[in-house]
Formats: sequence, C-alpha cells, structure tokens
Amino acid sequence: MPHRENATLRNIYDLLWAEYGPQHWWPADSATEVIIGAILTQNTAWKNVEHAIKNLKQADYLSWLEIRNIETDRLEKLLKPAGTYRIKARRLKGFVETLWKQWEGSHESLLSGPTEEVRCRLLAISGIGPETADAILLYAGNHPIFVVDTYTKRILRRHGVIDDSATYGTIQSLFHQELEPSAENVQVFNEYHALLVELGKRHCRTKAICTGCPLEDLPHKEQL
DNA sequence: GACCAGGCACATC
DNA sequence: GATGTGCATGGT
Repeated sequence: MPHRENATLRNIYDLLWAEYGPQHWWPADSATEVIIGAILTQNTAWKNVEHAIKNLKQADYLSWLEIRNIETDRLEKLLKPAGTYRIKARRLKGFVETLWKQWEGSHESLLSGPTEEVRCRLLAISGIGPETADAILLYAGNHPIFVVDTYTKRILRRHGVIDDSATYGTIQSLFHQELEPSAENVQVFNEYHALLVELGKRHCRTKAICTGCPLEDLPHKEQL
C-alpha cells in the first residue's frame, strides 16, 4: 500500500484544479447580477436562477433603480422560476432599500472597507446569511473570504477533514488557516468554491460511492 | 411522486 | 444554543 497523507485543503484544491481547471465564476455579467444571483440561488438549483435572471434582463430590470421602482407583484412574477419567489422578491426589495438608505444606492460603497466590517453590514440585511454574505463579498466585492456551502461540508465530511459538529465558522476558519485571506488568494478562493460545487454536482449528489471522482484516492467514508 | 437544489428567518424547546 | 419548519419552483 502506498503511503497516504491525510487530506489537506491544499491537495484537495490541487486535485480539483488538475481535473477541472478554471471555472470562471461567478457566472454573471456584473456585480449587480452577482448579488441578485446570490440571493436568488438560496436553496435553489442554479438553472432555475438563470431563468429568473433572464426574465429580469429581458424586462430590463437588472439594475438597483429598476428593482427599487418595480411593483412587488410584478417582481414576484419575474422571479417565479427561481422558487420561493415571494420571499426572494421581498429580499431584493429589502436589499435595495438598505442600499438607498445607507449607501446612496451604490453597492460599491456597501462593499468597500475591511472585509469583516463589510460582512457585518451584509449580515445585518434581512435575507442575507453567512453563505450569501460571503458569496457577495468574494464574487461581487473581491474580498478574500472562503464561501462554505452544502457541498463543501459534504465533501470535507466524507473525506474526514471535518466531523458532523463542524459549523460554518469553523469550516471557514479551516480554509483561512491553510490559505491566508489576502488579496493574492482571492482568485484561489474564487476557484476553490467553484471547483467544490463542480465536484459536488458531478459526484456527491447521491449516496453512491464516489467512483471516478478526482478525490477517490484520498481516504474517505462510505456515507455522505 | 418523492426528493433535491450553490439558505434564511422565525418559533419553539 | 440547538432543532424544527415554511418558503415553492423545476429537474431527475
């Protein structure tokens, strides 16, 4: 038997990068679109989000001013393909109101400053939790922060890097210990999260054992 | 027809 | 502070 080291976050990254290469995330044309997508994708398959964003684009509503002015029930109709459309319409409206009241309608203002401070601002907005906040920080604001999602937890648990008691914060700290949250690592955080989602979609959606998975040579547990 | 998808807020224990 | 529940569509 070859000697196998414990899985580290670095070698997981290297394996995924070697297999899949750059993912070019976030799939969006603007920071505005990133933020809207981040809110719409909550508990929702990305394909459905794309449909809703397409609706907004076609109606020319993909700007904060338009979101602010649109009637709520009209917005709800456009968001319908993304699911939980009433909640999501309310969340977008709420986000825009905060933008207007506190940041002169500018997401650049909201997103500028020390990462921890901006993160607190985002978390204070209703409808934005840790994952959504971090996705916005990283993909719309280029802040060096790791986005932990369901796939991340599932994959790391499966390979024994974390146990069931790991929380969002502890998992994120793990990444930040191994990959310093500095400007030069923004691109690594960007790709790493995207690569984990890609791996998750391909291999960790079912309870089947990961055959053909780029991480199959790492130690792993049978169950999710 | 069940189950899941790139969560979050709120109620309750 | 841990756990449960509503939100709701579209794909497999």
